Parts: sequence; C-alpha cells; structure tokens
Amino acid sequence: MPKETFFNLAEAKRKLIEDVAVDEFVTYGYDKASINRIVKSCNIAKGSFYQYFEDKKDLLKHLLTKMAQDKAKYVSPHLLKVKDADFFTILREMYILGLKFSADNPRVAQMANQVLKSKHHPVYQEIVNANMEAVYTYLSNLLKHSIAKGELRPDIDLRFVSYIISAINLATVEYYFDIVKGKEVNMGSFDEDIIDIANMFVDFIKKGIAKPTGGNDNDQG
Amino acid sequence: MPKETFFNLAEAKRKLIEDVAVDEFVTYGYDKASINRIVKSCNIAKGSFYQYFEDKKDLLKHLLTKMAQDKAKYVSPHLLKVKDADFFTILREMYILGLKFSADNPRVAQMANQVLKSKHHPVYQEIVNANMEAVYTYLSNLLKHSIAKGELRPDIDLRFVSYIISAINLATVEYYFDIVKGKEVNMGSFDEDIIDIANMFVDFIKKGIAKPTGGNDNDQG
Amino acid sequence: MPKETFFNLAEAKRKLIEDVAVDEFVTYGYDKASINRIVKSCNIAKGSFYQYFEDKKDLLKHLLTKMAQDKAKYVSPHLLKVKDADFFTILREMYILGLKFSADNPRVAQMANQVLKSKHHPVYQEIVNANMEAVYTYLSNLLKHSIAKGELRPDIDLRFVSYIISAINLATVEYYFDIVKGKEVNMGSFDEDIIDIANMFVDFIKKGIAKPTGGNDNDQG
Amino acid sequence: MPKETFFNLAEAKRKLIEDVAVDEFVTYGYDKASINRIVKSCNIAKGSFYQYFEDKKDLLKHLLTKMAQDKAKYVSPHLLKVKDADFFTILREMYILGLKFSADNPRVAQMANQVLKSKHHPVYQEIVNANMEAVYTYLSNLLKHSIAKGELRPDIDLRFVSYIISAINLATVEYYFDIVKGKEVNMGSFDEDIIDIANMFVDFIKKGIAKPTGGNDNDQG
DNA sequence: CATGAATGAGCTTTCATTCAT
DNA sequence: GATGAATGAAAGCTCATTCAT
Repeated sequence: MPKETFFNLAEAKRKLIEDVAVDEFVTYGYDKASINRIVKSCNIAKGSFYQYFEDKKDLLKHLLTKMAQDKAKYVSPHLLKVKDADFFTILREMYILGLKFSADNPRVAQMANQVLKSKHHPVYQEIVNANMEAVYTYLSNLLKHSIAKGELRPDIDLRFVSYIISAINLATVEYYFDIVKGKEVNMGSFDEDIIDIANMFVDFIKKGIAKPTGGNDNDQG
Repeated sequence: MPKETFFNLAEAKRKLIEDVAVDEFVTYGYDKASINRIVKSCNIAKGSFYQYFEDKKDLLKHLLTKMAQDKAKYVSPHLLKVKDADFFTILREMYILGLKFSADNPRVAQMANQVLKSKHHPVYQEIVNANMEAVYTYLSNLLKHSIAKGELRPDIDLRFVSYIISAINLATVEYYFDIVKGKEVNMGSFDEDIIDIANMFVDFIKKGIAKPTGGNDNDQG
Repeated sequence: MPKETFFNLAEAKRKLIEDVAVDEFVTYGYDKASINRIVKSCNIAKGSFYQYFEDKKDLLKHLLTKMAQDKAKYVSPHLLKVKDADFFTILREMYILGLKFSADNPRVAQMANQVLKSKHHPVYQEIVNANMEAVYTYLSNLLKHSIAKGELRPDIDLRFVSYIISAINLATVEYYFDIVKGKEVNMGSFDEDIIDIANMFVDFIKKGIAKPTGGNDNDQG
Repeated sequence: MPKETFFNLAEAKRKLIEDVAVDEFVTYGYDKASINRIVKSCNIAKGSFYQYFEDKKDLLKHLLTKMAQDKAKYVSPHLLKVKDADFFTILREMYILGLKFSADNPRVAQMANQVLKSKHHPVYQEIVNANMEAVYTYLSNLLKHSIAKGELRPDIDLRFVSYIISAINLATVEYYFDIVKGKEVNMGSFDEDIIDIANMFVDFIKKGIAKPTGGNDNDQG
C-alpha cells in the first residue's frame, strides 16, 4: 500500500528507509515510533515520507507484508521437499526454517513478533486476522491427513491443536532470541542451537513430558 | 509505589480510580492511555492524580501489583490442598485457578496479559522480569521433584519445560477469552468451559499428540 | 461551547483573547486564521488555548454567540419602544440600531458579516441556519400584521420580502463601512451618517425608485 | 495571466483543467482548494501545473476572467436589443440574462459569487475592485439618463442606488439557487422561475413595498 | 514541455507534568 | 490535601512550490 513514489525510489534509499523504520518500530513499539525520528535518521524531508506512505500504519503494513513475502520465498522451496514426510518431520522443518529466517533477519522478525502478540495493535486485525484463517485451515487439513495416516492420536481437538501449534511457532522464535541468544556464551554453533530448539519443541509436542508408563496410563482428573 | 495520599483515600474513591484506570489501559494500551481521560472519568483534579501516583507507570505498576496480590490470595489456599498430588494434578489446578480468576476479573486479567506479552512494555522489565526468576525456580524444583517421583520423563530440559509451562499458562487465558468466550454460543456452563480447557492443555503437556506406538504407551480415552 | 476554564479566566485575559481572536479572524478569514499567531499575540501557551476551547471552530462560535448576545442586549430595549409604530418606523429603527452596534463594535461586526455572507463557511450551518428560521418567522408575522393594517401592498410575496429585508440588513452595515466610513472625509457626524443611511434604505424599500405616476402606478414588466 | 504554455495546450486538456479547478474552488473555497487534488484529478504532473499558472491565485484569476468574458459575450447582444427601452425594462433584462447565464453555468457562477461576497478574498481587490468602478459609472450614467427621461424619482442618491442595484444583482442569483432551486418541487418551468424572480426584484426596486396612498405618496421620514 | 521527487514551514492537536493558590 | 490553569515539546500530517532530469 505504499505509494508509487516509494517504489520508484533508488533501491539504496528504499532499503535505508525500511531498515531505519524497522529499527524504530523494534526499539520504540508502534505507538512511540516517531516519524520525525525516522525521517531525521534517513535524512529525508518530512513531506517526502508522506509522498511514500499514507501514514505510519501504511509504513508498518508495508514492512510486514515485505517480510511475509521474503519469508515465504525462503521457506516454500524447503517445505516442498518434506511435504510427503510424516507430521513431525514437517513440523520440525517448519520450526527450523522459521528460526533460520529469524536468525538471518532478527530485527524484522522481532518486529513481526511484537505485532503478532498484541491483539490491540492497530494493524493486528488487518494483517494478522487476514492470514489466520488460512493458517488454521492449512494446519487442520494437515492434522486430519496425519491422523488418517495413523501418526497422531485420533482424539485430538483440531481447533485446539491448530491453535497451540501456531502459538508454539511464535514461542520458538522468542525462545531462540531470549533464552539462547540472550546468553553471553553460545552453547553451540548457530545451526546447532536452532536444531536443538526445534527438536525440543517438536519432541514436546509429540510426546509431552509424562514418563511413559508400562502399558496402562492413568487417569486424568 | 503510589504515595501515601492514595492509601488515605476513601475506599470507594480508591476503587473508582483503579477501575477506571484498568479500563483505560485495557481499552487504549499503555502508550495511548491518557491520564487526562482518567482524571476526567474519575472527576478528580489533575493535580490530585500526581499526589497519588508518581506518574503513569506508577499507576500501572500499582494495578499489576494489586492484581498479583489478589490472585495470590485467591490461588494460594486452593493450591495448598493439592500440593502433595502428582505433577499434572497440580498443573491442572494451577490452570483452572488462573482461568477462574481471569473469568472473575476479566478486565484486569486482560490488562496483565497485555503487559506480559510485550517485552517492550515500559513496565515489563520492572514487573515481569522481577518475578520471572521466582516462577522459574519454583517450577524447576517442582519438575525435579516430580522426575524423582517418576512422574516425568527424566530427559526433559528443565529450563525449557519451565519456560513452556509458563507460556502455556498465558495461552490458557488467551484461549479462554478468544476462542471459547468469543463464540456466541457457550458450549457448556461457565465452569465446564474452564475445566475442559484445563484438561486439554494438561493432556497436551502430558502426552503430546503423537499416536502411542506399540503396546506400551497408552491412550487416554 | 468554550470550556469552563475559559470562563474562569480573569476578565482582562479573557477579553484579550477575544479581541485578539476577532482581529485574527477579520484580518485573515477563518481558514487562514492561525491559532499559533493568536496564542503568540496573547502570550499564552498553545496548550492553554486548547484548555479554553475545543478548537478553532469553537473559538469562532463563542465570539459569534457573544456578539449576538451583546447585540440583543443593546437592541431589544430600543426596539420595544417602537413595537407599536408603523412598519417602516420599526424597520428604520432596526437598521439604525444595527448600524450603531456595528459602529461601536466594528471589528466583531465585520467578522460576523464575513460569516453571514459565505454559505460555505464551516460555521454557517451551525450558527446562521439555526437562527434564520426564527428571523423569517418574525419578519413574516410582522409583514402580515402590517398588510392587515394597510401599510403594505397586499400583493407582496412574504418569503421574498423577508429574504430581501434580511439581505438589506447586511447591506446597510456593508454600505456604512465601505462607502461612508471608507471615505477619508466624513460627511457628517457619526450619528448623522447612520441616520442618513437608514433613511435611504428604508425609503428605498418603501417606495422603490420609480417616479410616482399620477394616481395609479402599477404595471409590471 | 496564465503562461503561454497553458494556451498551447490541447483544447480538451485546457477545458478539463478549468472544469476540475472550478469544481475544486466551489467545493472547498479558495483557501482549502488544493492544487494537489486538482492535478491528481486532471492526471497532470504537479510541475506541469506550475508551467501553466503562476500559482493558485493565477488559476482563479484566469477562471474568473474567462467567466466574465463568456458572460459578456452572452449578455451583450441581448442587452443591445433593449438599450433604448425604459430603465426597468433594461434592469429586468439584465437580471434575466444574469440568471440565465448562472443557470447554464451554475458551478462557475457559484464560484464567482463566493469571490464577490468576501472582500477578504485574495483576489477580490484585483478582480472585483478593478471592475467595480466601471460598473458604477455605467449604472450612474444610466440612472442619470433615466431620471432625465422622467422614469425615476429625481431625488435618488446615485451612488446609493448604483450600489444597491449591484448588490441585488448578486441577490437574484443567490435567491435563484437557494430559494427556488433549493426546493424539491419546481414551481414552474426553468424559464418561468427566472422570469418570476426577475419580475419580483424589479417590481420591488421600482415600487418598494408600501401601499400606494391616494394620489401623492412621498414623505420621507 | 513534461515530469514527479524533494522540500520544510506550517498546521492543529494532545500530552504528561508542574506549581501557585 | 485539593485544585486546575499553565506549559511547551512533540506528535502526525498537508501544503504550495521548486527544480533537476
């Protein structure tokens, strides 16, 4: 939704504006993000900004849309390779790809996570809800398919599991940035961290944490 | 951290200010919440506000602290009753109590959730991080204890599981408000909804979603 | 519609703001009138302005309302004295009083005239239309009454004459400021000018400009 | 005063710009009229506009000048036909022609009326005052001539009557658009409306509204 | 001659906070 | 202790106009 003028800009300038804007949103959050600061950082006139974008919301929407496209471009081919694998392999690949993209684009990933987590965010409705349905449908179908293949417990609630798998998708990224990357000492190489995290999450989703009991397993209330 | 003057206020007035403030924060979010609007709603003088509270942050911190105390007061006695039960019974009780408190105090619960979810929130560091460590320590001990009792798989990563159990605690509340309460038709009574949600989440944490393979490892009906 | 705060101000300050604002509106017109300039002229903070008034429109509406009240207060008692006189005496008195008020309050009168003349003015609808109906009703009744008394031609169109008498009311003021006061040399004393103008207008409305023909004088085209 | 480039434009383009501009001025008034909007509506480049016109004022001046020429071209031949008729016949023809032109060119007529009514309009001085003198001179001569012919009262104030006849000229157009055209139901055909209005105004100017008294009717106090 | 990106002063408005009464 | 007027920085945004291409 930015205006034509923005796309007519020299690539370098466009990139500068995008980068500065992402930084501004990550640093201050949407409400406190200041267009004044952005234009000053970019050394562009305030009027110019409004020739590129409708307003602040338009700018953020552009950044998120762009990120979604970049991510899809990166993720799609890899996901295709495992499309016939079993459920947990696909899930693991999803998480790994998501983490890798986030590791390569940390600022923009953090920005997106902020938006995804606050339902009151001015763009949440427009951006997130719009895609939510598609994600849920995709996951539900995948789940049904996998149940039919005998990979999943047949008694799971599709809506619930779709919800929690999406939620955990976000959690993997947060865990990566806060818990693993937050430490001063890295515990392994870049990729090892990511694979470890993916494994942990998938293993958790797969088996839970209860100790398997011999044969009979317990009540629930 | 409010000033003495605030606590010298007539209970009714104090309550009014708190209720109005919670509503303001929930409706507009922290950044857009306006002290102008709050004092107007409460019919108190602008200057009075600053004799009660240091500033906007101080007000929010008070509301969150108060909520934490109210919640603790409500939860503690019930949790005591199950302190010797097995891990999943305790967890289930925790989630149920959290949900019940949220159902009884929906505005304040939503307000707290907003803060807990956005790390850039000005009070996140001061309020959340401060308690995080305690929660993690408590959960870690509980987990160790339960592993020792043979209730949990011994190979789980304590830090990871502590993290995800906290995260899911938030998710239960969100799921309750968005998915269950969001529907026009209730699927059961007030309490039934809550118990169903708690069961689903605990069951998920317990066993995951994979179909148990071969002979020993159970379904659960 | 200004806020309480404005009326709580010291009289001198209130007067200063009103006078400066009237000047600003007269000098620049509504659209180009600048609140920046007004507050600078008054030596008040920009924020203060918005504690007195909703916005620019609110300010103008206040000035117009105040003028209407001042004018009514001045005009009413004098009009009462002639209420039983013949139509043209009443009309003459109306025009004289209007002119005198305008002569005593020239800036505010010019400001009001500006508004009254431009139907696209943002406050025209709210201020002018609201009173228009009342004025027309009053004039229509007066006209009917005077026709019954045999003072006016019975074939006049009430709506048309009401319209033109209102329009000429405005014109008297304009004529006074532009034609008479506009000259460097005054042609007579203050009051003589006004009385001359009123006489001219009333005489015109009464008899038109055609040379009276012997006895019967009404062809029409 | 537009630049040569404007007149080198293809007729269609020139017409488009003029029409769009008239609409803009009528809709928003001079101050709020936006060149941004105009060029967007016309699909011309912003820079192009400034190669056609000096600035916004220049554009408006062109539109008014053009209208004056169009009107003169339309009115002159008809007025010629009645140049030897009596005063009120000429006046009536003037009003009818003015109304017809306005009815055929409503947007541009309304635009001109706006300008004519607000003395603070940036172009009032340059456009209106310039012609005012000519109009007054023309009317004064016509009046003198008609007095000599015995058609008008010899005691009228030439300056005053010139003024009021010009003012009423504007009023006829306003009356036509607001009172007659404003009604949902038309009271007669297009031309009948116009003729009725002209008759009413001329009759009013001719005879006023007082009931003719037997034989002599000219006191003046 | 056409283009349209760049400009920056200017606008109205909101805000948290202070402080004299 | 209560009051509420004063403050001015900062916000988002629009505008007519310029000028290099």
